[in-house]
Amino acid sequence: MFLTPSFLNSLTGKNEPIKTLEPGKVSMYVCGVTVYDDCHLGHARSQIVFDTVNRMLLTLGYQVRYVRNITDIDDKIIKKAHDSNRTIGEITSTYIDSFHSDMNRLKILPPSVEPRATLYLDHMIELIQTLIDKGHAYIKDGSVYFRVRSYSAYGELSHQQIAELRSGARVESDEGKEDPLDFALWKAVKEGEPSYDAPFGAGRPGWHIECSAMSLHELGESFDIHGGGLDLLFPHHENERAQSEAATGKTFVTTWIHNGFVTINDAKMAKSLGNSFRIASFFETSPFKDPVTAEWLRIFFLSTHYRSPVDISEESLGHAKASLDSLHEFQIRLEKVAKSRGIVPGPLFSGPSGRFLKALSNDMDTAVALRILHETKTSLNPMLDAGGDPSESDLSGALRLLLTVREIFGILEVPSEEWVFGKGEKGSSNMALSVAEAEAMIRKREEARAAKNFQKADEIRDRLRQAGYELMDNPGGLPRIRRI
RNA sequence: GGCGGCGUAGCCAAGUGGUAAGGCAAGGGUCUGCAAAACCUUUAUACGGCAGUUCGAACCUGCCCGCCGCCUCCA
Repeated sequence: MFLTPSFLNSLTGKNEPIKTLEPGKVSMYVCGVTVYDDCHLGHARSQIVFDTVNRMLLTLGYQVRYVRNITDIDDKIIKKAHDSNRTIGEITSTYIDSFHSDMNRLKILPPSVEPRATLYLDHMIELIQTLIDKGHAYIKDGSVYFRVRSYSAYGELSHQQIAELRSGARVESDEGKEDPLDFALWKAVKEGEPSYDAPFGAGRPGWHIECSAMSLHELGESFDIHGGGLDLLFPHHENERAQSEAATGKTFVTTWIHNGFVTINDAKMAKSLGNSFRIASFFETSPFKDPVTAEWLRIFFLSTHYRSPVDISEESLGHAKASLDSLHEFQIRLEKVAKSRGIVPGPLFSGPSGRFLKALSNDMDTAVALRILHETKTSLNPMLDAGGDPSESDLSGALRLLLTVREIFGILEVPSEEWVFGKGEKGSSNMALSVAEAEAMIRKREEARAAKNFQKADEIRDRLRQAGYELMDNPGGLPRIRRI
């Protein structure tokens, strides 16, 4: 590989080239979901961001071991089961299916492994026992708590001072912890709740410990990258790091990466605010006249740097769509010319593809990467017009760029002819006219045009436009129809 | 109160000390019977404000203003 990517490491606050434990290999753990509800657009962004990291590393030539967990034991799951009179198993299997369906819709590449918390209870118990043995945890009324002050680096990751956290911490007198900051590794069994046997008493795992158990087991005591949403930085990742390093005595993770939030019309998206969009419903009942697609959502999220907040609005999504449409139009033009001249894609690491990868290697600067795509489009489009004469290296460079973009961004994969002219991923539901009907009308319009009856021709075109089809006159034959 | 982030054209958004990318929208033009698409062209003496460092700052430092997030479950 010719490029070493760098990332803004939350731990150090600096943009650093990744230092992998093994040359050419990357081990990465990303927090997946707790399966108590359908995923919303915040999950979509996070998964698209880390899918893009994964895809970039693969394209750069790294061998990636990508672990994305599923947390299937948790207070919220128990509550949901109780409230809806279903078993925990029913709840978790429902939402695991829903999660997978969403990931497929978003064209997220599957991780190398997808561990489920309930299958790692032995590892959690073992880890907790180690922490007790080493004096980093204590038992209180059947629960086990992590002793935060026994781990001197606590607060380092989220850049919090223990003293400040302590003053801000809510006093939870009823829990009887030594320190308000101490957090539960194991919660003592309660009536009507699931529990598991452990040497320190029956109960169930606290939040955080499952991720340590799964990551340490799947990736080893130290690994390269740990990612997730910014909201996980504290306390989840801080606690995860503390308990892992306290147990192993080794550096847990080298590079921590966190993505920013999704807001809707400038308000934080939260279930409590009633403004969270489920991924599934966003796809199914699009707020637009066009169905939402994976490519559309991906380019939308990738238009903003992964750490910046991104606001979803009809306008911002519309911009992304227009940008993607123009890229598909370019792809049609480029591939036509390249095919007729027998041009093949150029090398990965030079030309626009090389510049694209270089931009991504700098803390995943997807906005600059997208600029390179558009600049390539803008510089080549004039030459792709009839009479133009683009050079072979321009064409092969652009072809390679498109391949690289498809691989890493997961856009421009739907054949552009289908994208632009109304089939494929865009679907043809809720259209007033079928494609066949529209084509019949186009032929009538052509007859009218041939007879110089432009009034009638324009009338037909207006009717088609109202039905959602736009005509693009084609010098060589029948006009083509484009979904608008 | 503590910690962190952000503030760049009508909107979105890059920029990590060397003289403001890109997208969307808008105006003008080429092409077209007219459109659409494509192409050409126009649109920030300017980067929240005030100081400072520097030959030089949107980028560094300080202060101020405004917005947001985290500190409690959360991608």
